[in-house]
Amino acid sequence: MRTVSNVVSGYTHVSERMRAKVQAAIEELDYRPNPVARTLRTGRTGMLALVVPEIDVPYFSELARDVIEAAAEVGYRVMIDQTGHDHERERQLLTGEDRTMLFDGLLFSPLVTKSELLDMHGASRMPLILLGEHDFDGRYDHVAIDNVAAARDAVNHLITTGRTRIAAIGSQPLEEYATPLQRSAGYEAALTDAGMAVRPDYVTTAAHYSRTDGYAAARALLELDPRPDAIFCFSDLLAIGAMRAVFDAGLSVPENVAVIGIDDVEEGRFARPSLSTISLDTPFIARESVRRIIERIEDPESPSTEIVAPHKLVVRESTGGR
Amino acid sequence: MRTVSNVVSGYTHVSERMRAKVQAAIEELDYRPNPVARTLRTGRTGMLALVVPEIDVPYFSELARDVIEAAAEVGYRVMIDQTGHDHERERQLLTGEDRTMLFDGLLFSPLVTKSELLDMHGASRMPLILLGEHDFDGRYDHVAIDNVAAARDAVNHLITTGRTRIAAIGSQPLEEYATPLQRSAGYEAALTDAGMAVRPDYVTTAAHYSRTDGYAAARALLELDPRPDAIFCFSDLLAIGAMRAVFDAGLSVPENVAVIGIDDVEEGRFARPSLSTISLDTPFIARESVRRIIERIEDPESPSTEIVAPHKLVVRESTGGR
DNA sequence: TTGTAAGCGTTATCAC
DNA sequence: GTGATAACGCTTACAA
Repeated sequence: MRTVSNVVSGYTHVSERMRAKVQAAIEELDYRPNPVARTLRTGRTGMLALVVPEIDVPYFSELARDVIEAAAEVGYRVMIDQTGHDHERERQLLTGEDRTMLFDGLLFSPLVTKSELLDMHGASRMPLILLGEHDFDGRYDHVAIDNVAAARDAVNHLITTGRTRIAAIGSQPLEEYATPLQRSAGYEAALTDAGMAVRPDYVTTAAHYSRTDGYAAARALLELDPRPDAIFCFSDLLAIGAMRAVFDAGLSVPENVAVIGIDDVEEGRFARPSLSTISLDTPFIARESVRRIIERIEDPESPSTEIVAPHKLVVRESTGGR
Repeated sequence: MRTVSNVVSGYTHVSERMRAKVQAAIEELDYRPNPVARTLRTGRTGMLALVVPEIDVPYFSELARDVIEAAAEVGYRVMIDQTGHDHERERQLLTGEDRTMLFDGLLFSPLVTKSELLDMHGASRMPLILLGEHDFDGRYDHVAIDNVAAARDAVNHLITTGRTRIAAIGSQPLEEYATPLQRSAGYEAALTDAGMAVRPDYVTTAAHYSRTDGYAAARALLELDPRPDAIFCFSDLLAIGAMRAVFDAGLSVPENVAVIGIDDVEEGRFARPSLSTISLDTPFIARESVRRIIERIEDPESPSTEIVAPHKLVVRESTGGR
């Protein structure tokens, strides 16, 4: 009945008497609208999906917090999926092959993205925003970070504070992913600009941007001769692991080795020593990506845009900034 | 058409010729089944909701990771919502009042639960599992932790290692929540059993179980006379903050003050010093709660059960276990 | 202002 | 084995 729907939706002109009558019936029958039926009819689920590699990586959980908040403000809820490092899972999501895609749009934040993966999205009409990458080819909306500049800023800081043997942790074993490539490029550019040589043995790989990988990579770096006097890590988590490795090797941060990361997760602020880092504006990323995906949901034909989130150097104890 | 549905679902007896024909048509038209329509018909969304106070608290993000994994193994996806400290949001979820409840069951992991809140669930038929609480009254399924025993084990460890002035951080300003009450009880029981007095000024509150709250509470504790020689924190995050406060006060962990937490998040393993803690078996909690909610979805009338997840003491550097 | 009926895209029932 | 047809529970033209 038309009127019932109106009452439920709190909509237009309904007589007081009728409204009361309907309300009574609702109470009486303990009626609850079925959201699925409503969705089928309206075509909107009111849900967004946020896809990250690992939700327990602080950068992603902090991003998720901000995305959930930003989405709530405009009446959306967020479904979170983690792909692990499973490309098959990413593929299913991108192609829309999954049988439970009950959401209106997809915020895709791959730690690692092969561009082939994106080609798969083609057929699917699901609105898609890419987060964190900076490889804008005009096909998809991006909310990006200037990874090259971020890495360069980090390394420049190390150079400015007098470090001369600067190593890096985080290049990817497989050379096909955008973020690590860009951060590597920024690292090399900073060294080159300062007239310093890029030593291949100073550049180590890390498959998972985890504390454990940072620890292992740093241990290896500390064996080198000459020993690095600074380590630029592609993520804060790597840096946390690297700092622990320095201590376990009987050395000190920042006296013997300076350490800097990227992300600015809260953990780094409480670490000992506190971690210098490149702060990425996650609230900005969250807010803009939610705003953008809703625009796209409402107008699927709107042209792709790229939004670059700001970043800034945060100097703390781990680079000697006491 | 019956046959098409069969083909799509990979179901029963369909002739090869027909199957091929349908497949061709699917390709041709780039047909994609609509998950919402399917859901309306079958009554199953294939989604679970995990509700936590704050997804960026490592304990919850690690739990979320495990829940997503456990759910994926049985063909479910997970929607995550964070309630912040917003009781209104919790109420909407519990009463089923929200307009976007596109999931089959609810895993509710409140940091703080008022029992009144649960009464609200009554009318809703949504399958519900409570996580982390241990206040089993037979109305709802629980996957719980023995909070009293966990707290007691932590404090006993401090006593065993010779600490005599043991403070606590984490009791709740409002005295209505189960977890902090139980942990407080365990703390007091351990002291009393050891013939030690419970000093009210050694018991400090923390509203949010965050690093910041731990830091602030510890700073206050360190001003006391006599100064505590150990701090039992109701969560690892509080402990991380507390350790930092000890250092900033010019003191040392564990020499001057031992610190122990509860949760066993990865951050504690890499902290300096590494954090002693009570390890909660999150994979167990995740697995059992997913198993249980699916049971309940399939048989709404099945009687409520309580599952208690194991915990164990993990001794690391922060309590002098070098 | 209120009632009727169509239709969203599936799956399930039931003849053939 | 295969093809109509109803039904899931809602929203929304359209008619009254």
